[in-house]
Amino acid sequence: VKAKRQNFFDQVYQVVKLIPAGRVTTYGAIASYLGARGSARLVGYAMNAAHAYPDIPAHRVVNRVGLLTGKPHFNPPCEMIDRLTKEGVEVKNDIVQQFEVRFWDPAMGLDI
DNA sequence: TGTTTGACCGGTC
DNA sequence: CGACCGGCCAAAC
Repeated sequence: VKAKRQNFFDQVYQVVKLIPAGRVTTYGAIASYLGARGSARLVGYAMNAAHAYPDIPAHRVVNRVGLLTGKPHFNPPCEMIDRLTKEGVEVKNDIVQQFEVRFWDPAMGLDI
């Protein structure tokens, strides 16, 4: 808790790792879950650095509208869509379809 | 040490 | 409904 700032990136990574396959969450939701509401940008910033960690499913993190804002940051940009599609998440025009259904709130845990 | 920048969000118009 | 504006906080320069 005290070293929250130091571990902020790790905190984000931990949450992202918890995202179930076939589900997506938002930067804001993660930030809010970490008690840093309004600091969604930091989550995105953390994700940018997350490239060094292969175990982090960054493709399951999108913005609030379900838009794949992080797409250009992927190795081949299509990698993000590819992975999501393989997990059963329908993506069209860089936007997650049925986003409300696919959305997974960290605070909600492993709900259906 | 101060400034700039970002894989964003919420409220307003 | 879509477009716009201000704010948020850490890292990089």
